[in-house]
Amino acid sequence: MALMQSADTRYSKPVLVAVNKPFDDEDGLQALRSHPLFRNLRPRDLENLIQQSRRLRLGHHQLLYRQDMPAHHFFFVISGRLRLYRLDSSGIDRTLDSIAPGDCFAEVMIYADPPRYACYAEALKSSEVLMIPVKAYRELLDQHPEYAQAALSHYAKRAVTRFHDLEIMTVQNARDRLIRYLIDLLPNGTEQGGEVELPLPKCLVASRLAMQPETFSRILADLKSNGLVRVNRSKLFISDPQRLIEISQ
Amino acid sequence: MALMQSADTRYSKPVLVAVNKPFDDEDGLQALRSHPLFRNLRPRDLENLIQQSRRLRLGHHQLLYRQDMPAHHFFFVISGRLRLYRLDSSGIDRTLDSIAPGDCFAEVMIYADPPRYACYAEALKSSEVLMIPVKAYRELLDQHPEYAQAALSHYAKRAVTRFHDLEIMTVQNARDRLIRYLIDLLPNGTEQGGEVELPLPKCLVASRLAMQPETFSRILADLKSNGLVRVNRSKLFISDPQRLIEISQ
DNA sequence: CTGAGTAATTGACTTAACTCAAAGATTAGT
DNA sequence: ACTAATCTTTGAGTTAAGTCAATTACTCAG
Repeated sequence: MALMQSADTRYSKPVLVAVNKPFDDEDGLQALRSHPLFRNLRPRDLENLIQQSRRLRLGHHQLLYRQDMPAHHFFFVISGRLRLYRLDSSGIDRTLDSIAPGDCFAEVMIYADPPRYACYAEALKSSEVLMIPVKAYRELLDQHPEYAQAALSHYAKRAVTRFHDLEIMTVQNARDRLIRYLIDLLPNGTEQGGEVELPLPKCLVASRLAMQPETFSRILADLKSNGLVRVNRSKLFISDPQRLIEISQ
Repeated sequence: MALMQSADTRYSKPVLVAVNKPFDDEDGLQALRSHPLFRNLRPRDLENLIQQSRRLRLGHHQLLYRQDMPAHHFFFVISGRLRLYRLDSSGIDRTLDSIAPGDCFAEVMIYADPPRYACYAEALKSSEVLMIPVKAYRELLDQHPEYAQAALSHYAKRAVTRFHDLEIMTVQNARDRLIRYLIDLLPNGTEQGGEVELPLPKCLVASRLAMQPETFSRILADLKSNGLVRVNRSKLFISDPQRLIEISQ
């Protein structure tokens, strides 16, 4: 399994010391300004925080941090896409989350004690992230306690999401897990249909849902043959979510 | 399946309107005072918060709140034990967490938007909880922003735990999921052995781990016959966690 | 202490999902 | 555009886990 070696063999560059280019442009920082963790900051404070941060470019499959590494930074995705995963003792790679541009990750490290990354993070394609010192954000919160509310409600939202993810995983059969996962990806809720883009390659969605890639492929083929989804590469079109839900019983 | 009817048939009492007795004794509030969310509060503030709270007694299997109900309170467990679960469209009951005395739950509702419970909560045996108005705690944080740090680090811890729970569920086979679950219950880490008490009846641990009770029972019997665990009711003795971990590959 | 009701175990059987293998399709990098 | 690598699909055979059913063991209220 190719994934097994990913963390240790495939990446020669030292982790977290990727080249940073001077911080002269504003691309991608518009999204930062509207992120819940940052949008309430006074411009001065935000600028100061950005000054203390570094922009990192990550290549395809490049590792950003390792599980259990001391965590001095959290991250904001400017472009590309990343994935969070863990490796167990037998080297099996288990995908836990994928992160899109405009999202933060490892932000929980701001208040984690001890601050150690709970998983590996790697770029799924060439990506840019803003690497924000945990200390800097924390000092900002200490100086301006009124900023805490944004952080609290962000953390609350994160906790609810994780809880929901956990719920999907207590679904006992692979087909229903996949259906639940797809329904959750639907942008406009379960009433209308819509197009869904898988945030990960299919083999990693399979890993995320605790099934084999072959099983994933077969289930999708089956849903397709029943007219429940229309598949185009990593884009799925779901015309009737309600019917999908009924199927998953 | 008896569980299927639990939320709708078995409980006749209206939810969240259980009798509250006058708040004259201090039993169980010692634990409250040392909980991360409360231990930093000035005595006056804590007293005030408690004044606005109610103590609820819950009977065996009594429902405390329902999934999707507007959430005006969060809870601290004084005695007994509760369980959080969800019901899906087909009525299947899926256990997501169990809560012991000294723990808080639904505290994420303080900053959730909209504040709606993400699951059902019921007492597993007769229990007492403190029902704290979300509004009261929130006002406290607004008045004393310095309290926010405790809340943030509590939320961070919660998020890490949920992430870890999710990780267990991405383990693909039932045996390894159970082993991982047991290891995590071990109080003294994975080096030394120890006794573990299942926080839920076995059939609910099975539900939490996305397997059938029969499967749970068979796996445990197998571990037992291999001398890996010693079972006594809901207490398990694990002499050599290291060996258990090796087995789970 | 006792009995009703629930929970746990065990057996026999069935099915869903995994494994291995090989062929196609897609993607990334030159 | 081309090639190499990786991902995806499909098939065939095997195994893990689910289902159904029956028995035994607990638990708790009276």
